[in-house]
Parts: sequence; structure tokens; C-alpha cells
Amino acid sequence: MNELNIDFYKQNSIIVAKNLLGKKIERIHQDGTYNLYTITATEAYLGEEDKACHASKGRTARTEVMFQRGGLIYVYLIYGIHWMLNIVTGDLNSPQAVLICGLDNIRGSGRIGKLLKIDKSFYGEDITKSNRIKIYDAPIIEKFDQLPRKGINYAGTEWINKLWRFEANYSNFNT
DNA sequence: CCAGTGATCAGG
DNA sequence: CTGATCACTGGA
Repeated sequence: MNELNIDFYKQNSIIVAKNLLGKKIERIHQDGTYNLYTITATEAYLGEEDKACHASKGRTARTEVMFQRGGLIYVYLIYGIHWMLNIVTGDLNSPQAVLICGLDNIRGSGRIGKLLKIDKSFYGEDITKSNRIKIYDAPIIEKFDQLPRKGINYAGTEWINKLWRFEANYSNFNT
């Protein structure tokens, strides 16, 4: 299996979010054990205009990594409980990210963080170079649902109405 | 329906 | 320093 490269992540977040469906994510633990999952749901966050995107608040310590080039990992703790796993996309100074919302038949970004044992230490890590989390190429998924993003009611109707959540059908996989 | 739980950020 | 807010989940 080939790992996805920087050029893949440098595309805009909507393209990356769609094309990540069906790709394989591997988590290698310190004891040498590992797990492999299929990405089945993603959400795209696109630029400073997008009121649902954290980068719309400007460049801060937390959002800094989104202003870097694609391929870096953006993680943060939400509601004091859940670690969200995102991959930065786009080019330098074009803040974008894709949130991983589903793996195999497990749905929910909070559950994904727990499943993969994500924490602050992943912030800014280059996923194309990491030795503990990797994403491998796999055939494009043609059929998927487009839905509004979840949990962003504060962003205003224009941004709530964007269908930037992408869900593959479970039946595409042997889960 | 709503509590849990803590980092983060703007404002004094 | 304070206090509000938050890409969520699980249990009444």
C-alpha cells in the first residue's frame, strides 16, 4: 500500500474530504501493535471566510497549523472531553482542514479520537512522515452522501447549509 | 432533554 | 486573572 503524499493534501479541503472516503488509516501503537481502518465519513472546513472553520477567528496558537501547508495534523480538545482529528489541506496561508468523522462503521468525530488514542502530542505532526499514524491510498469511492456539517449552528445559515459532510455507504465495505 | 469537562481566547 | 464558548457523546 502506498501512503498518500503532500500533493494529495495540498488540494482544497472539499476535494480532499471526498477523496479520503475509502482510504485506509493506520494507527501504530508504542507496543508495536497496530490497527487499520477505512475512512467512511469526513467534513471539510474551508478558509477564513467559512464561519464554521476555526481559522475564521484568525491566526491563533490553536489555528496556526491550519495556515501551514496541507499534510499536517490539526488536533484539539472539544467540550473538555473529545479529541478531534483533522488533516490540514491546501497550500501555505490558505487555512483549511478535513475532520475525520467516521471509520468503518463507527460514526462520530469524538469517537474517532478515542478509538485512535489521539491527544495534543499529534498537533502539527506531518502525517506523510509520522511513524504512528499513516493514511494509505485506496480506490476512490464514487457513491457517497453529502450532508450539512454537524455541531456548527453558531456559524450562520450560509455556512450551515453547505453540504460539506461526506459519508460513504457502509455497504461499500466489509465491516 | 442536558451534564460533563478543560483548553482556548478575548477582555479587564 | 476571569468567564464564555465549544467541528461531542451518552445517559436520563
